[in-house]
Amino acid sequence: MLDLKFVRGNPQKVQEALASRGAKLSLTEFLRLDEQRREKLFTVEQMKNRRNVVSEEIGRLKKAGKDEPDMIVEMRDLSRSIKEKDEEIKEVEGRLQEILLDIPNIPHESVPVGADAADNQVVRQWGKPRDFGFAPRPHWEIGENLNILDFERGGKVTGARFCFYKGLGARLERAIISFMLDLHTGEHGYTEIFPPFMVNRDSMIGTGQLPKFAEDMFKIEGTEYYLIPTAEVPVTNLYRGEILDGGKLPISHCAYSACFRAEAGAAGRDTRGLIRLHQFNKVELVKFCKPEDSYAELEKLTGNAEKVLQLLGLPYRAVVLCTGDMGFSSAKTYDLEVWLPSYQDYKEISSCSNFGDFQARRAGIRYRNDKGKVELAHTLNGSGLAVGRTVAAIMENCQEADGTVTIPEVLRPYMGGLGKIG
RNA sequence: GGAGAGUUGGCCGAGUAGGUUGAAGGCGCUCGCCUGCUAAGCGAGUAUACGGGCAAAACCUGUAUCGAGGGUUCGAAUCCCUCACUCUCCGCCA
Repeated sequence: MLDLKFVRGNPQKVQEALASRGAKLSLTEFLRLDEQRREKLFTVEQMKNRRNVVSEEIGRLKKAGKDEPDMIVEMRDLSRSIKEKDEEIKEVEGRLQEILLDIPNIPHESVPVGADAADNQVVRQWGKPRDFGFAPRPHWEIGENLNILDFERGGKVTGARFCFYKGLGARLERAIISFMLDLHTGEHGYTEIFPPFMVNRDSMIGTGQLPKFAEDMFKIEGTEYYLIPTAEVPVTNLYRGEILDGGKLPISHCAYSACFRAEAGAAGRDTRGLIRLHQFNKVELVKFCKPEDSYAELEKLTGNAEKVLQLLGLPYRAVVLCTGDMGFSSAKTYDLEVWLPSYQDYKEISSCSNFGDFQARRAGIRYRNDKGKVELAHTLNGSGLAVGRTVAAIMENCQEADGTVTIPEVLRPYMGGLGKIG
């Protein structure tokens, strides 16, 4: 959510910034409502002031044994008018809020302007796609051949875009989760969180999934709970409505969770394998920091995610998303894309974003600065990494001609010392 | 799921015959004083949001907030209703 006062003072700037990310939006309605709100608020507050003053007077008189029926009658009318006015204000505020909640974040000035993914810029490249010397197989074939992935039964037991991991496949998934959590807690200074996998509506609004993207979410029937699309939601909302101690910032959390996505707009895309499932595992990195630190923290957080890929020996590149390709809440995003031989391309495996104060304003995440003043914190998060895609990348990049998969060194302690699958 | 008790400021905790209670008192914290140091002591201050004044900060001022929402009333932390959460006992359960 943008700052109402900022939008009021800089409508032109806001409009231009949002146009750069392809969001068409007129602020005239918004500005009109804002004007109305303040006007009505001013009136009703004066009325309330009078009511308070007179009511106090009535109390005083009553104590002195005097009745003031005229005053009470006057106040009865006044209270009725206040009630009407309050309702008008509530309506205007509701509409204002609706508009405000639907406006995406303003991109940071360092973000390249562009229309879509084609305008994203590669900022770093690490490792080289391997020269196999044989025809590499896609991971879904390797997985089925080794009997460690079972998509068919996933479809039977649940439905499309669900999968069973079996045997060493399941073990590998678990090993990766443990490896990543150990790395981030042990080397990168994150505190581990194990969050609820369902959250309430306010939390979904807090991080920006609702109200705009309801169709992407799984809602639990008969409750007000949603399955989390990422641990970002529960972990960022940990401090919703709180004022944090500025001395404790930055706060860094990492969290494993299952993630649930309806993938409403993704029909026909990535239909095979582990790349796009309704349920997948992810280790998420989340930070809360002071505004002046957030862009430096974004670089660090992205580096922490990259470290995972480097230790696994997976070729990747880091891309800065252009204005037109960024997510709704983000001010700046780096995607990490891992090399996938089956795609003959780099595929997103992590997305690291600085949200500025956008989520913090929605969620009321603030801190007290050195001067004792309360300010909005900045929030960040990134995948560190998506686990299913990591499994896919390992299976494809580390496959051998005989159909086996070599396990990266760093994972072997988590695999009971095993060096390969197959 | 059944029965009961609760939800007040950073924390603890008063406040139930409705009327200067945004809220006593204590703790904590900040600043000042005092003590050779430490401990203790003394004084002052210590919520947030949104309006208005203002170019703006400081500041002044108004409104709202005692779990959330609604109701009764001239006036509600105090009365009524709905919901959420917490605790205790029972049931069930990993």
